[in-house]
Amino acid sequence: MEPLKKEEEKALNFLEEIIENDLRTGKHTSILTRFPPEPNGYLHLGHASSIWLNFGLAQKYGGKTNLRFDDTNPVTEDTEYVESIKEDIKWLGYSWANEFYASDYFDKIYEFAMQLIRQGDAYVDDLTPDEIAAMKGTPIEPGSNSPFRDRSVEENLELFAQMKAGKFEEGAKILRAKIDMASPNMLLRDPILYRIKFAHHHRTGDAWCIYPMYDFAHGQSDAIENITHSICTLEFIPHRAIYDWCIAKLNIYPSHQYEFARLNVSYTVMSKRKLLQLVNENHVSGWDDPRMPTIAGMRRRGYTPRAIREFCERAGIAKRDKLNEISLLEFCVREELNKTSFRRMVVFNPVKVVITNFVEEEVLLESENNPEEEHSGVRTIPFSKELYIEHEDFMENPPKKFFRMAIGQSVRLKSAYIVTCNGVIKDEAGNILEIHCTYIPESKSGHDTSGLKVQGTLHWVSIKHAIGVELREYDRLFKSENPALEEGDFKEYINSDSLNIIMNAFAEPALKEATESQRFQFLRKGYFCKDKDSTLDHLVFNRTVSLKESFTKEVKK
RNA sequence: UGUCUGAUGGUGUAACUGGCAACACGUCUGGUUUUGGUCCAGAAGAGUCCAGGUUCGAGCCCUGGUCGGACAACCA
Repeated sequence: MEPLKKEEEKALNFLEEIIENDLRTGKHTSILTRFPPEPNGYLHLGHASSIWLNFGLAQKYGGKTNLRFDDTNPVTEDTEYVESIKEDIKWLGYSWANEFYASDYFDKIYEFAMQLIRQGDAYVDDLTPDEIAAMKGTPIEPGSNSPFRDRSVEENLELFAQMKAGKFEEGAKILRAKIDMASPNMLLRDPILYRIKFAHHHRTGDAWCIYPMYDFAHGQSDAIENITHSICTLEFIPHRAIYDWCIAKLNIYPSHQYEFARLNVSYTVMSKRKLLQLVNENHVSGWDDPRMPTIAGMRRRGYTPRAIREFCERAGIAKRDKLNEISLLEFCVREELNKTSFRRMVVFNPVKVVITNFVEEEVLLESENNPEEEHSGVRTIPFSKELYIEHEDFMENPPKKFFRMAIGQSVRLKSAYIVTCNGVIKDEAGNILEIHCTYIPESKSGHDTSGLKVQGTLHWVSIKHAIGVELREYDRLFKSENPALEEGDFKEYINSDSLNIIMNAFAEPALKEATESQRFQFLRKGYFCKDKDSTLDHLVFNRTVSLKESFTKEVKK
């Protein structure tokens, strides 16, 4: 019997098709991609998508990927960001073939500029920024030529050298490509190639006072490295014309630019500028605030590299603007954490239960670390006369399908016994002080000879053994599905309830040994990880994501 | 009013390049369950932006529209 289909019959995305075609036709014998972040902010989920694409494509086709910092604007860039970016890429599970910087090529790019001048393809312009803007025309009206457009090659060479030598003030002169002021593509209306900036560069220091623009650095950098497939986002489509123009005029390695739609996720924002605002204006605690869609934030929140990669994979690649649902991301992280995380019991909002017929001091029970993983072992949980259960797990007047604790009803305490609720004790105000239950000794977990069947199973902790922990529950950062598209300031749509802190929850003692790299499922609650704010006697846990909850939906009906 | 670009269930991707629109998430049923989780089984949900055309046959090709996005930073 032949298999009907190859196991790996997954459809190719458009970039994979291009690459396979290039490989098949011999246009390329191997591929080289690059990931080109500007070191002016922290990486976010959108970058993760680009990283997954660039590194993943190279991996799939036996190629390599360079990490290249696009550091052509010294005023916004900083070494702090270089380090965080490298850390994030490594954490996501990728390694680069070479670590390069656009600033490594400043000498070469300067040479390229002189070559264009010599060819009559570039000129020094004295116009002010306002004048240049005014003469640029509009998308539907052609621009007009600068009066300095026809300077001689010699004069341009001399002026450009003086620009480099620091003879002119910022803004006094720029180098422009001589293309076409009437081009329907506004980017081709004599784009600026070099500008004067007396700024300290994080790598080249004060060696330069002129810096190339993106359009005069990116394609050249790609060409210098022999990048075969230069993948960027949709907004660079009109730039491809300059990219190709430079490569043709300079007669350098013909790298090719391909564009894909950036990743957007519902209920958050994905631009460095906006994220920077959230940080600077203290709407969040920092770049690594667990509510942030930054890699650092997601890492702190408990997301795993694998889950993020899986999300990128499932979100896919296309050329149309899109908004992915956050629920897909949540699915990906639950899928992994369900299989890998240890189970622990934590009572978030306690109510006291007294087992009236329990006479022993304590009993040590065993419970599996992870029912999804056979060899994950067990841990010990102490059981005693006085316990905490979740307040919401008890109701005096329960609705019909309430499979939890209620007077006269029996439930299983997870990994322990079946108990029957007999009554409650309240204070004058009507608050519940204690819930009284009796347990059935024969119903001990794993050795149940009682023959009883109960519908519900509750998590619990023994009061005298429990440890107090702080819990931080996160919700979506924005109330709007797509804050960037809303009217007015995106910050008007911030969800003021995105952080819920529970200062004193009660955890089973095994959680004392938790490490920051571990992930836990707090039974019936969600996935959590230990936060770096934890101290020896004060443990803090972040909720990565809740468990799927169908009962609350039921109640709302 | 220009150039570029895109349009397939609620969302995101497919459709062997012209052959009954598929997969995943989400939603809803039912079953199993010592987590109302997981797992298992199933269902609903688009006739592919519109109008013509070519064809035995069009989501794929042609023509004309409509709608969305990008472009007028000495940012990337």
